[in-house]
Formats: sequence, C-alpha cells, structure tokens
Amino acid sequence: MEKTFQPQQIEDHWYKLWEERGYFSPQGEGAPYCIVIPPPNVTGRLHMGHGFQHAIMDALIRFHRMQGRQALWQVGTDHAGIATQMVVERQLAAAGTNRHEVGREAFVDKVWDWKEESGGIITQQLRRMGSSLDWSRERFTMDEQLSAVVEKVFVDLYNEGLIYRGNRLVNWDPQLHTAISDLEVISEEEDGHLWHFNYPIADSDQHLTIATTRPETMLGDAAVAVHPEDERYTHLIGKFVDLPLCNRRIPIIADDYVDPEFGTGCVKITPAHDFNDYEMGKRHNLEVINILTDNASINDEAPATYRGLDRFEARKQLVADLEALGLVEKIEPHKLKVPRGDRSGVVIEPYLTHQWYVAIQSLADPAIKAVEDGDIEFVPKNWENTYFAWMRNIQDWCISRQLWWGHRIPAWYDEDNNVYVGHSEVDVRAKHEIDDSVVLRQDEDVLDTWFSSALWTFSTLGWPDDTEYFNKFHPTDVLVTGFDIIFFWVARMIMMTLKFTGEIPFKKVYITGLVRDEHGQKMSKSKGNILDPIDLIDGIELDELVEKRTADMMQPQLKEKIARLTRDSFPEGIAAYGTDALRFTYYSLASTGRDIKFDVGRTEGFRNFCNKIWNAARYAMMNSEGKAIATDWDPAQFSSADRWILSRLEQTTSEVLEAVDNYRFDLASQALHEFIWNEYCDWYLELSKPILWDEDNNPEAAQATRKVLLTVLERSLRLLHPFMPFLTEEIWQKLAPALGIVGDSIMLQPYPEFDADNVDAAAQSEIDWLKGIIVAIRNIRGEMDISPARSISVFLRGGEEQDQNYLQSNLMYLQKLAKLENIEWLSAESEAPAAATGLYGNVEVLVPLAGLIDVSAEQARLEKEIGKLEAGLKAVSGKLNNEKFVSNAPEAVVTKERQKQQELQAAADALKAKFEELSKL
RNA sequence: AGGCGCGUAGCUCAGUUGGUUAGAGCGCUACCUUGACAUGGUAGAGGUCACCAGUUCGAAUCUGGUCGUGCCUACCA
Repeated sequence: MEKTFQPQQIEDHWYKLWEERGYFSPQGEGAPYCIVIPPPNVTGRLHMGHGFQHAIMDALIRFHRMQGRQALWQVGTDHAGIATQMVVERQLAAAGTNRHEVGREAFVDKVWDWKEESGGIITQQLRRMGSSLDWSRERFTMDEQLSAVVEKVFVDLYNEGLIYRGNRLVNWDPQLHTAISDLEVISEEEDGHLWHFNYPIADSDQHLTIATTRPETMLGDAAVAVHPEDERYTHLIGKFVDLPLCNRRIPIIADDYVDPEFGTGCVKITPAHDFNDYEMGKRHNLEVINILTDNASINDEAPATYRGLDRFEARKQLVADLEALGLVEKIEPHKLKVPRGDRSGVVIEPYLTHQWYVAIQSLADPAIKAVEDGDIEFVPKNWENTYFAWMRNIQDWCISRQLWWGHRIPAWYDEDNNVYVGHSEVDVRAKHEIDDSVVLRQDEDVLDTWFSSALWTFSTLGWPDDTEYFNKFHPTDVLVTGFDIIFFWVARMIMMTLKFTGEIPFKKVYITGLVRDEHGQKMSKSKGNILDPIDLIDGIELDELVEKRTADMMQPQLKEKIARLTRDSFPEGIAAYGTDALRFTYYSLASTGRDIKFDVGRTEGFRNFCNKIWNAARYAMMNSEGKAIATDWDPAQFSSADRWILSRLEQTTSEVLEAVDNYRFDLASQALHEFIWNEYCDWYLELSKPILWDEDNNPEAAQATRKVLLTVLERSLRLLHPFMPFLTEEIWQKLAPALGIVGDSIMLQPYPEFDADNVDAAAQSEIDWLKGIIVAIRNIRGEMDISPARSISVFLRGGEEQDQNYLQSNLMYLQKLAKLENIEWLSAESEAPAAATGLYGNVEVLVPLAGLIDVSAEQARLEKEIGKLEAGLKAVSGKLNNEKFVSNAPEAVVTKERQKQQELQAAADALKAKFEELSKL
C-alpha cells in the first residue's frame, strides 16, 4: 500500500467496476427502497448544490442497499425548456443568425444535437460523485415514453375541464417572447420615480393629479380611480378627464382598492398593463387598451408619435411632452419592486394573451390534505408551513410557453379557431369527425418544463403501461431537494401524482439548505465565488481557477476584483482532495434546517481523515500479513482493550443508525470521525502494539488482538461505506480476505446492526481508567517539560482495590504508552517522595521530582489545577447550600451533586496537601 | 406588511425531553521526525452561549421583548 491515500488512482476504477457489474440495480428480495433524482438540466453542469444533494441521496441509497433493501435510485435528466433553448439561441446569435431564420424544425434539431453533445457531461459528473444511480434506467423528460405520459395527462385534464385556454394578463417576457409563471418572476426593490401628472378635468379648467411609476402606460389608460369615501374627490366621481396627448376622454370612477393615503389618492387605471387595474377594469367594464407589442415597444393603438418606441424610450418622450404642456406636477424619487424574468433578467410586462392554464384548486386540496394528514412529511418539519402558505393561496398555473424546445401542446385549431385536444391530429380528426379537407394546425406553444417534471416519480417508473417498477417502487421513499423548488416542483408533483396515480409521490421530503461560500454569501458567477465540486475532487491550479471564474465577464473591474479575491482565498489553488473527502464535508455540515457555509478547510481536514484511515489500514495489514490470526471468536482471549474497542464500535453503530434514521448526517459523520480517529487510531492501535510486539510471550493474545484489529476495521469500513464509498471499497478489498470474508464488493455487504449485548461496560470502565492515568502522566510531562524521550518512574497512591487491580492488569500498556521506567502502588501509609501530582478520580499519580522539574513550576501547575477544582466546587456548593434546590430537585440530581462535591473536595484537598509539602522543601 | 430561520471559542458548527466545570474540527502556542500516518503525535491557551426581563430550586435550552442578520410570500399606483 502507498504511504498516503491517493484518491485519483482508485475512484474511476471502482466506479466503472460497480457500474459494469450492475451493482446499482435493485437486487435481492428485500423491501423496496426508492429515491428519484431531481433531474438536472441535460445540458447543465454539476454545482455545489448538486454535490450536496447527491452526497445525501447516495448515502441513503447505499445505506438501505446494504441493509438488504431492493434499492433503486432512479436517474434521468430534464430538457429544461427555456434554459436550453437560450443556450442554443446564443450559439445561433454568435453565428450571426437566429431561430426564426433557421426555422422551427431545424432549430429543434439543433437543440437535440446540443443535447447529444453536452448531455453526457452532467451524467459523467454525477458518476464522479460516486452516486450509485441505476444508469440502466436512465430517462429524459422528452423520451418517447415520458412524452406520452405528458400528453395523456394533458388530454385527461383537458377532458375533465381542468385545463383550459384563457385570454388574460400573463407575465410576459419581452426578450424571450414567452409567457412565464408567477414563480419565474423575481421582484426586487429598485430605485425609480413617482411621477405626478395633471389630467385636465373635462369641460373645466380644473385638473386631477395622478401619481404613477410607469408613465408610458398612460397611453392605455381607461379611467382614473379614487376612493369612494375620499372627500377630496367625491364630487368628481362620474365625471371625465381628458387624457393628455391621446385625445381620449376617460371616466373618473370610485373603487375602494384605491388607497387615499398613497400619492395623490388618484390612480390612473390601465387594464391592459397592470394586474390590479385589469381586475378593476373588469369590475367597471373598462376598455382594455393594449399599447405594447411582443417586444414591449409601443404599438399602433397609441398616438403616432410614440409608435415603435421602446417602452423606456416612450417613457422619456412622454414625460418630456407632458412637461412641455405644463402637466408635470412633480417627480419624486421612489423605491419600487420591479418584476424581472428569472432567466432573461428583463422587466416583465403584464400582457394580454391567450394561454393554457391548469385549474389548480381541485388538485391542490388533496395535496394539502396529504401533508396535513402526515402521509407526506417534510424534514425539517417547518417547511410544511411554507408549503401550506403557498398551497392555500394557489393561483391557476399558466403552462404554455412560446418556445420551440419542449413538449408541444396537443391541441389543434381549424380555420375558425375551434380548438381540438387529443393525442395526435389523427386522433383529433377521428374523435371529432373532421374531414381531411379541413386544415388543422397544431398549437405553436410548448408546455412549461415543470409540467413534465411534475410527473417525474411515476413517468420514470413506467406508469401507466409498464407497471412492474411502478408497482414495486412507487410511492418512493424520500425526495431530497432544496427549498427553492418546493413550489416549482415538490408541490406540483404531489398534486399531479395524487391526481393520476391516486398515490403520494414520496413519503418524506428532505429539504437541504443552500450551499453558500465560507462567508455565507450565495455562490454566483457575478460574485466570482463559485466552487466547482469537480475542482475539489481533482484540484485546480490557481491561474486556471482565476481564469475559470473570470471568463465571460462583461465588466473588467469586476474581473479584477474577482481575480484578487480568488488569489486571496486560494493562494495555492485547490488541492485534489478526492470524492470521499468532499462528500464527508457535505455530511459534516448537513445539520437540518440550515444553510451550509462551505469551507474548503473542512475538506482538507477530511482528506487528512481519509489518509488516517488509509494508514490505520496499512498498520493493520502490515501486522497481519503472514502472521497467525485467531480463527475462532474467543472473547476469553481478548484483552481489555480488545473488549473496549468492540464495545465502543457497538455504540458507534447505534449512533450512526439513529443519526441516519433522523437524516442527521452531521451526527453520523461526527460519530464515525470520533470513533475511528480518536478511539481506534489514537488509542486502540497504540494499545495493540504492546501485545503484538510481545507475541513470543503470549501468542494467543497477539492472535486474538490481530483478529479484533481487523474485525473492527472491517466493520468500521462497512459503517463508513455509504459516506466514503471509494476509500472503503479499496481497503475492504485488501482486508476482507485476511478475515476470510467472501464477497465481490463492500457495497453488497450487510450494514452493521446494533446488538446491545455487545456493549461491555466493564471493559469501558477499565480502559477509561487506563486512559485517565496515562493522560495524567502525559499532562505532567507536557506541562513540566519532561522530554518525551525520557523514561520516568511513577507511583500511584490512594484509590480502591479496583484501581490496584487495574494497575496490575494494565502494567504493560502503561509502560509503553506513557514511556515509564517503572510504575508501582504506594501504600497509603508509606512516605511519598517529593513529586509532581496528578489525579484520576481519587487515585494520585505521582511523578517523583528528583532531577526532573523545579518546585516552583510544579506549585504553579498545582495552583492552576486547584483553581479549576475550586471553581467547580463553588458552583456545586452553591447549589447544595440552596435549601430550595435540595428540597425541590429530584433525589437523583441531588445525590449526584453531593457525590460531585465530595470528589471535588477530596481532589482539591489532596492537591493542596501536595502544595504544602512542596513548600517545606 | 406578514411568515420562517439564525445569533454558542478567531473561523465553521454540535449541544436530543431545562440538571457535567458548555463540546468538536480548523486555526493558534509549545514540544516531538518514537518501527501506520508530519495529510502525523503529545500537551496547552481560548467562550459572562447577542442583549433585557420573566418562569423555575436550576436556563445555551422554555416564555415575552429588544437589537443584529439571512431568507420566503404578498404588495400601494
């Protein structure tokens, strides 16, 4: 074995072998266990969020697979309508053309080409994470079979009246030329203005002052509204104003939507370009005047001077023209929420179009109930509030998009625009008896990407035709995802799955936190703080990292700043830490209900942990190869250390099982780290040395210890495997034969179970004693500056018979681990030499001074120790002197405090006596 | 405006139903290249658990409030 762990040499090898041998497919006869992958964009790249979620899903899958479940991790990718189409459109733009020139069919072909070309990247990256996904069942949302499900769902919902076509205001993206849903609109506060304009009151010399944040929409004004009880304006209700620049006369209406406190209390009403105005327009039968084109420039409804102007150009022009007419009362700075498309970043327009909608209420009700009744549980539970809040106020879902990449809507129109919905044109003609002489054209639009994603759990498992996997694995066990897509995806899956299969899609929803950078900042291209999981696995040179982070940056000053920041954060670039170390970092940070700040320092620490395990294995192997190992499991031959480590392993097993049960991967990883490093390596390996090196005198003991050494390691590897798949496999393959274990892979071995009978309290208390004495001696060595190379003599005094027995049975350990010349028990009566003193319980540990240390240093050390004891004593005594505590606290608590008081008192007294003795010298 | 979190060592975080002298890792200090590992070992320093009040014999933990901070939802033109 190499002296250090070299992850890159083993990872590809094992992953390929696992995949080739079909280990990722469900096996055996155990109860099914299933997770579906949140499908990544087929042309996307792996990011830290994926890395985190995959680490968790893979741990769950491997854990349950080892527990004997038929584990299926269903894999697949998403066509990601807008995102993918935008990429290809950008490619066209770079080539000096666009999709309209290319034409629909050729464009869609190009997108498929791009999918083929780049689609393998993300799936290769998922493999690098060690994810045990069942690649033999890989799906894509636009596969034939999945598309058929999409079509069926659409047609069925339509036939039930739950999908309808409506002409109403939608969120329109004027750059992408498509409608988007409410969820795809991001509103953030921006600086703007509040313009106050004077609208002349008809047939008078008076005017009304209205306030608006969007002057250009005045071209579509249909009324001015005031509050019905606003005394300033009641006399004007029913009268008219002359809309400046437009030569139109519009009414003054009353509506209690108007807030008299805001602005002037007069609102211009533009039904075609504002959601609230649209509703008010319906209430008052106002004309809906659309003044914008698809590009959000001014259309022909407006006066000629403004036609063709971009909306923001028109705004400037209008303000200037009103200014010239003396109709601008004032302009105030004003903060307002500006709606922007989450993909394009441009300002979204409420825009009147024909779109397809899902009538959502009847789907939402059972979906709410499923969570209320606990059929579906969120982890952590508080996300259920978020879910309920949105679901109880849900709006109909706009599902049509004016894109070319996606599932085309299965609706056809005749020349009179009558709509026919069906599985195909042939189907539609047959159903509606439409003659071939009638020309039908299919709806141009495609469905929102999330429409097909909503069907993911059951469409990927073969519903409705091929039901073997569906029947076995659905409902799935747990969905692992981020809070940001609870509405986009989780809620819609619950609704659609209940509607069509009558089953919940999953029993649990584990919501992960967001992965942020080490300072808690969101990772983003513009901040230049993105970490690529693959770079943490393979490492990356500083220059390359800087190049990567600053590529395609528009602003040069941003580029410089990011380069500087990157050089500060990673002066040496990033080392190759390997997948296991990266995964373990995720687990260690995965406490529930909290975002995680990703600190590369942690990854380095866990890389070291991998190396520690590697070397522990080297030690175990070096000490076993070619040597006799006990064949029987004979506890009578076990040393106290053997029994202790077995007992601690048992407890660790219990902790890990419980932690995984509760989705507490942080606690699981902590328990494993603590056990393997601080107990197995730091203590057990050291305790095994005296026995293994004393083989000539006691071969049975050495053989038994060898057995335990290997057994504990082997079982630890199995405990650890779901978290560190590669390292554990590599070592296990070398180790298993030494123990006579036959098996092809650790991933097919059983997961350790907890057996309370294997907890050995006696062994634990004995080794605790041993550790306590050794630590007391080392402490004196350390603080008194006694060279580690120097052997010393130690006396023990006080204590009970048990302590003396422990000394006798642990002499060899003490001599080796504390580097002792000699250690013996002093009877209580005998005179102690001048010595430095430590305590373990009521055992005094005496290191004779002669020639080793100076008295004042020891006194200073004692004073410090006494100080600590007295602080504790003060706290305990305070409690016990409080009569209310003694009379009210439970008996057990009081007894415990009393005992503690005695121990502290005895210890303090003993050290004080030592201090006095030293003073006499 | 409502809702959900968070605030514990220099940094990143644990702390289960209120009861240990509040823990871990990283970082820091000192010593040590001892026959698994310097990606290591041994020892050590470091916290009035954001603040205030309350409940209780007892609060990092429960309640109320204040401050700071992050996010989500709905918005007034």
